[in-house]
Parts: sequence; structure tokens; C-alpha cells
Amino acid sequence: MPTMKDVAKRCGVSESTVSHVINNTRLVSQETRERVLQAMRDLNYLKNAHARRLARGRSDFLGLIISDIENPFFPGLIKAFEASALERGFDVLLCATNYDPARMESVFRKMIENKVPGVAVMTSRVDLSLAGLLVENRVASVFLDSGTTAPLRSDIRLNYATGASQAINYLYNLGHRDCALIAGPQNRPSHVAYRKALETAASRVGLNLRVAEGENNVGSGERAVQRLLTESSVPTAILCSNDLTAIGTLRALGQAGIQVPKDVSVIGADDIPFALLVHPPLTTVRIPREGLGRLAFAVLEGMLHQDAPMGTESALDTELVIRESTATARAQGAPFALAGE
Amino acid sequence: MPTMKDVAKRCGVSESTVSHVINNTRLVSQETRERVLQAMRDLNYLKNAHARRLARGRSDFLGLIISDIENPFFPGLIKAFEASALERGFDVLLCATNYDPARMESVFRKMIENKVPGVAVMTSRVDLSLAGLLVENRVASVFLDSGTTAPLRSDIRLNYATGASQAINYLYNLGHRDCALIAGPQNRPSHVAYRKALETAASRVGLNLRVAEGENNVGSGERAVQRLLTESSVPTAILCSNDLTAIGTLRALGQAGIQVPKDVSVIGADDIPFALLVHPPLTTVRIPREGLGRLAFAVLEGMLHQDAPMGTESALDTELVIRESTATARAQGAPFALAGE
DNA sequence: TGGGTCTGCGCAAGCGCTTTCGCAAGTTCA
DNA sequence: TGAACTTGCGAAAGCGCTTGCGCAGACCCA
Repeated sequence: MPTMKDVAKRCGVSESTVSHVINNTRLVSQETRERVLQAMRDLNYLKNAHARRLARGRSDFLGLIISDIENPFFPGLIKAFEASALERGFDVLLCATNYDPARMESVFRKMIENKVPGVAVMTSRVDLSLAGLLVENRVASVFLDSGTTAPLRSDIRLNYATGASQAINYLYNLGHRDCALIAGPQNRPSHVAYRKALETAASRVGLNLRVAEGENNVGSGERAVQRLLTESSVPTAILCSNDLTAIGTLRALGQAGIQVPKDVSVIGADDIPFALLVHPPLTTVRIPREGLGRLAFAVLEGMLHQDAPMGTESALDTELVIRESTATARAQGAPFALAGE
Repeated sequence: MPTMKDVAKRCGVSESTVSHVINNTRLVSQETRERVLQAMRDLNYLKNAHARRLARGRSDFLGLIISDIENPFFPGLIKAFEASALERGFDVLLCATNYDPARMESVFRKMIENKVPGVAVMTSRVDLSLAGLLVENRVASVFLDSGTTAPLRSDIRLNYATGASQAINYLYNLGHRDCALIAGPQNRPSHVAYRKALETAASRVGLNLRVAEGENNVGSGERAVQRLLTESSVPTAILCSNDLTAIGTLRALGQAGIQVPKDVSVIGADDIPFALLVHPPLTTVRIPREGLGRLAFAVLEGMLHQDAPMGTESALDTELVIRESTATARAQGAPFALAGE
């Protein structure tokens, strides 16, 4: 494995010249440059990333922290973040916390140990003391829905209000008056925000919205629906905290012989890739994953260019994507024909 | 940002002692050890990963190369690989090629520049000259279905025969005699292998298997089915190159008013998480993603412990997972009742 | 009591780069 | 024609760790 010294020796220049050729950091005569490049090719020279980063005192890695790569929300986000980063010459150091607080801490430590100049923390529920660790070590960061900013620490707020009021208005205009929300865990700020946004929009137009508990997964969606079906009246539309819950909802309704969207409309949230593929294709409140990835990078990059950057707050709108799981409300108070009964 | 020197100074020992405390690399008296650890805590010391890796000459990163993180096959693989690696004290350097040959090359370069001791290449279709690059730089590797091994280069072969013959036998026993395969791109070795395995198993039991072309995605599955439906007879079962194609198949059949599994059985391949969630839940030939991730790590680790390791060849069985998209074949030659006609 | 073995630790030479400083030769301009 | 730039490059001092070498003192046994 050849080093810069070997390259330098081979073409009779100093190491510093080789370095400057590689990095384009000072004038080198055309002729010398050619010789150096040729020597690099001859020797199959590849730079040593560690040595370079040590000498430079920082790395070209940007951190990206997510909770769970198997959560279908993340791959699109990662890809967009990575694409932006790559375009600007950064590499991405991806870490998943898998919802484990201990792992979360070690992941933050890892970011600092790797001297990343910035890190995007795209998980909800982060201990802000960890954010302090970053600042102490001069690492810029951008959080998701943390609700606060600080020097060196930015925040991206998902604006649930846009998508929520679109969804509510849309349902209202289809004649829905009695709806249910299968909410996500209420210890997650983003789910609280979404719920509040829906409730606000609902009360504005005068639409009744009951809230059932869910846990953001298929099974809890099914169970919530089963509970709903034991109530005296069944809502004409069900909103869900995310698409997985909506899929569970679809399944439970199907199992109960209730037709979607004829009897009950269903609206998800996230717009994961499979929202398109379920039956019927899911109307959903889209969280712009790709936009979020790109924005997270842009915010980070913006901070890197300043020397004592204040954190910024930006917002990203959600929006309703209409597919086939929603339709006009069934006649008010009407029961529905249970298929096969 | 404190360095080892600061820690050493603060408690009056040499840097080497600090280093040995951190790494447990030689005897340090209990008392000195305590003092060092205390100083580290006081200063909030975090080691500099670059300096350490430079001094050691290698990194604690293991490379993992995939093609596309949005392909639902990969997240589970990544997670399992990462979990194994973490457990053994490695970190993972994840890179996606996004099916771009140029990116593939730069990703390999990156692995070498980062001095990873080993890399798992979990994409199909890799230029073996790139594998050569790895060997030159003493990087151990494990490929997927490359069909060859070499010193420092192992291979994991997916054994399609097990799953394929289970699927064929299963269909045969359900009375299916006339089946179709919507095959994947025939320039990918893994798809060729799967197709061959199916054909072998089919001819063994005397089951007719027509082959239609697909491209491993939902749309191509739909189109393939539409083409199949124009033929004089419609097969009683359709096998697909992957689950996405199977989902397309399900949709196209549904759209044509053909019932699954009553009229036509459908079998996918991969067993992606959503195979469980489509309607009806998909019978599929599972490729053990998690097992693959774990095995890739184990193979890599096995090579790291030797100094001039030969590559090994291991195999991983696929298996049929029976859900609800398959059933007894409709009566031979029988047409099917087109719903709504 | 002197040679061996342990235990505990410091010194200093790297690892392979980047980057500051400064020098030499060529060019420009008054 | 000499001061002031400009162009092109080398020497060498780090960056913050790891690790081989070696030394001092304690201990043991013959």
C-alpha cells in the first residue's frame, strides 16, 4: 500500500507537492502535476483517509442519526440526505439507535470521536443533554421537532397543521361529521403535534373527532379498530397516526366485512412507499421524507460555513395525498351492509 | 477538546499509561487506573478516532455495500449485519451504490481509503476487478452469489433450490400443472439461478412452467400479468422473481377480476416485510435477510482472524413461507368466473 | 547475596498526511 | 538595475494516538 512518500520519491518531488496536487491547494506547474498524477496511477495510490483527517483536524463525514432503518420512513430520508451530502463532497456516517437510549448515547459519542463537523438527528425524543455534548465539541446539529434551537443547534419543525387541515376539510367536504383518530404514542412530540393539529382543524369546521390509542404499528391499528367497532356508532372516517396503523385499520375493517371507502374512509400519515400498494391505495398525510433529508443537509451545510452559527428554525409542510381509501361519507347514522351476512 | 496529553498531564502519568488504561493493553496499578479514569471524566475526554486509527494502521469499521437502501430487502440485512458487528466491537461503514457503476467504484475506493479490514458486498453484479483492488489492499471481502472465491475473498451462495423445489412441490400437490414464472432481469446471476432452480424442480415433477419477463418491480409485474391474460389459457399459479413483482401480479389480477387464490395462486420471493400486509398475505420463497447479514459478518470475522485467509464458500437456504395467496388449483381447464361480469 | 522474574511505568519513534514558512528563480516596473 | 512581485517548490513541524524498548524496584529462591 503506497503512501504519499512513495509517490513523491517516484517522481522526485516533495510530499508537500504531492499533497497540493491531490487537494489543489496551491499552484503546481502543469508539468510537475502530470508527473505526480502519473506516479499515483502507476502505484495505484489511494489516500489514507485517517491520516488526512487527523492532519486536518476534522472529517469529511456528516453524521446522520436515525432510530430504525427498518422503519419505512427512513430509507427515503437517508437516501436524499446522502445524495445531497455526496453532491457537496461529504460522506455520511449513518447510525441507528434502535430506540435504545444507551445506544443513542454511544452514537453521539461516536459522532464526536469521528470529528464530524455536523450531524442530523432525525429521531424523535432525544435527550437534550446529548445535544449539549455536541455543542461542547463544536459539532453543528439539526434536530427534528425538538422545539428549540441554540447556537450551533438548528431545528426542523414538521408543520402538521397544513396536512391536518387539508385532511379534515377534505373529509368535511365529503360529508364526514363523525371521525376517529387512532393516535400515536403521546410521549412523542410529533404525535402530540399531529393530534393537536387535527383536533384544532376539526373543531374549526365542527367535525367530531374521537381519539383512540395506538402504537404506530399494524397490530395496534387492528386492535384499535376492533375496539371502535364495539362502540355504539362507528365513525365514517378513521384518521391514523401513521400508515402502518392505517394498514392495520384497513385489515381490521376488511376482516369485519366493512368496505373501504364505501362504508368507512381511512387516512394514514407518512406516505410510506407501500401506501400506494395496499388495497385500496391509501389516502394519507404525506411527510416529505426526501424534502426532510435534503433540508436537513442544507441546514447543516449552512451552519458549517459560519464560524459561530446560531441555530435556525425551519419548517416543512405536510400535505394530503388523495388516493382511494377515502370517499363520500355513508348516509348519516346509516349502518352498513356487512358483506357476507 | 481535551487530548490524551491533557489527561496525562492532569494526573501526572505518561500518555502511554493513559492509552493503556483506555485500551487495557498492559498492566496498570489499580490506583493509577482510577486516577486516569477520573481525569478522563473530569475533562470529558473523548478519544480521537482518526488518530487512533492512523496509529493502529487499520480501522474498526467494517464495510457494507448495498445497492439501494430503499429496496425493502436491505434494511433487515443491514440491521442484522450491524447488530453482529456491534456485538463484536466493530462499527459499520454503510455505502449504497444506487446501481451506478461509477458510484460502485468510488465506494470500493472509499472502503480502502478508510482502511476497513473487511467489507461485505451485498449487491449482485459486481465487477470482479474491483474485488481485485480489495485484495491488493489486503481487505477481506465477502460477496453474494459471485460464484467464485479467492484468497481473502469469500462468497455466500443463496441456495434457491430448496425454496424453489418446496414451492413447486407445494403447487404440484395442490393440483397445479400449468404455471407461469414472471422472471427477473436475466443479466443478474441470482435471478438466473432462481429461474433455473424452478425449471429444474418443475420438470422433475412434470409441471409446465412458462416464463414471462419482468423487471423486479410492481409495474412490470402488472404488465406481465396483462400479457399473460391475453394468452389462450391462463396459468393456475404465478411465481414471481420477487415480492414487488408479486404485488404487481396481485394488483393486475385483482383489476381483471380474477380472485387470488381461488382462481390463480401467486407466489413471491424475498419475503419483504410487506408480503405479510398485502391482500391476501403473500406466500413467498423467503430469502433469509437477517441470516444473510449475520452470516456475512461471521464469514468476514472468520477471515480477519487469519493472516492469509483463503476465501470460503457458504450457502444459505431459501424456504417457502405459506400464507394465503395460494390454494388448490381451479378445475383443470376451467375458466374462472370473472367477478362483476 | 546475587541472579532471575514480575510488576508498573516512561520515553520516543512512528502512523501518513496537511500546512506554515521561507527560499530561489523569474518577471515586472520605475 | 535593483526593489517588489509572482511563480514553484521543499523542509519540517505538527495532528493525537499506539507500541516497542527499556528501566527501576519488589520479590523469590538458591
